[in-house]
Amino acid sequence: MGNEKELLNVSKATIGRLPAYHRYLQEKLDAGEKTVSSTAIAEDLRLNAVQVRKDLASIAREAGKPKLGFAVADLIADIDRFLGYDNLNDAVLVGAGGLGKALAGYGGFKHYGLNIVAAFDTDPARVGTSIGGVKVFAAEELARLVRRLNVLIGIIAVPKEAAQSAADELVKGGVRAIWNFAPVHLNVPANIAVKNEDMAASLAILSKRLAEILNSEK
Amino acid sequence: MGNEKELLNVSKATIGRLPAYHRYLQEKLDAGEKTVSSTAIAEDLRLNAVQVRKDLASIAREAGKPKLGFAVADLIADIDRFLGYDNLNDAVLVGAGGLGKALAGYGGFKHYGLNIVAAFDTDPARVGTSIGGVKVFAAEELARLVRRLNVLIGIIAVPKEAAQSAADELVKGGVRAIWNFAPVHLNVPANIAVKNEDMAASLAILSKRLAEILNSEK
DNA sequence: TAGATTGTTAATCGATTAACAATC
DNA sequence: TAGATTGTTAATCGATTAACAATC
Repeated sequence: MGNEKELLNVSKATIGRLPAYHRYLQEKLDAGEKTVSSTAIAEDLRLNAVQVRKDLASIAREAGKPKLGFAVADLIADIDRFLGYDNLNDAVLVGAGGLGKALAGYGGFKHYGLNIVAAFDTDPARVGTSIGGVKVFAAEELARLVRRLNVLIGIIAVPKEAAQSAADELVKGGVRAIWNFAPVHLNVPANIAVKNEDMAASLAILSKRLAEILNSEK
Repeated sequence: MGNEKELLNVSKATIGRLPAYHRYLQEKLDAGEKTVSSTAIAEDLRLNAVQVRKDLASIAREAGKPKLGFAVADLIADIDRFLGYDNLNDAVLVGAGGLGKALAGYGGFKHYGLNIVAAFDTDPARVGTSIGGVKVFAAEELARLVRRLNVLIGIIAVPKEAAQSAADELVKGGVRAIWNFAPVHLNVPANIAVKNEDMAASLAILSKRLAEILNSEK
């Protein structure tokens, strides 16, 4: 019965761009700007203006105004709401080595709705310590603790040899989404979401673009 | 005049999948398997078999053999060659904090053709130290040293406030490709390749998939 | 031979971009 | 009013998938 717009049918490509819009809009807000046009966003972010309008239309409650553009603060609130930045999801971190420390230490995740509540490691020397304010527990406790805390998201930051068993433990504990930083393909049940942070893939794409650029200059 | 197949027209999507094939094939090779079928790869990696065949066809020198499949070792060599894994590209790392340390410490980049030759930081306490075998230099030396070493790739792992100036210095030094781990949009000249490692975008996509899964179970 | 597996052509799908009328 | 900017419809582009004949 509300005037809530349905927020389905937002394409995956659009979802991937929303965080960039969010950062951009926050900058504009900080700079004191009240409205911003899709053409300006497109130019600054090197996107197509129609694409920006479509992306924003798919999540904005208020339409943009001809001549004025979009209300910055409203858009930020809309993206917050759509991406769930305004309510925290608990997550656990598996692996308290270099990458794990960097992830736990990066305070920014809270702004993105992610709250790391515990870390796990097999190394006894790390168990009991704290990284970025997160306590490190023994790997054996993983499944039990995850279940007790009712955590649905697991972050894997262990060496590749240990990644599959980390995934298995997370699944055993009841996690439903895995953010995988290890360079291996994980085998998990079909009803578990996996997002691979494939650095090698990123690097491959960057290298090819570099090669193209150098080549075009001959 | 050679029988070299042209390796152009390999789609971006395909390039992004090649590292995953590479890892998969390496596993199979280690397990002593000589050939592998596209159907097996597709099943294990949760891809479509036709897609796998097209991807492999675009970079393989030898076609697959009906009934047998593809020669594992040959495919690995083909991907090595195509992605440049067999010759190292030098890169510099800007930022020797948590993330920078994790990146420098991750030895795996060499396998992906990336050789980090120097790191830079503004913090005097970090200058002169070594992270992951890479020496940390003062930020003021960045442009000069990058130019002298003729480095074409820069990795940005600094806090977001410092990312734009890091990019400016890299460009000044002659870098032509930037791998950006800071959550900000960088403004660089058009002839510079930028690849943003947008964690927030990954997280957004994972969160939405999680929401879908939970929703589908109602 | 029979059947597993290939490569290719055509159909489908999803995302991007172009064109343009509507409007503040 | 004139013009900047919007939202929408149609065209294009690129990637994925289905269908199927070729082949070892």
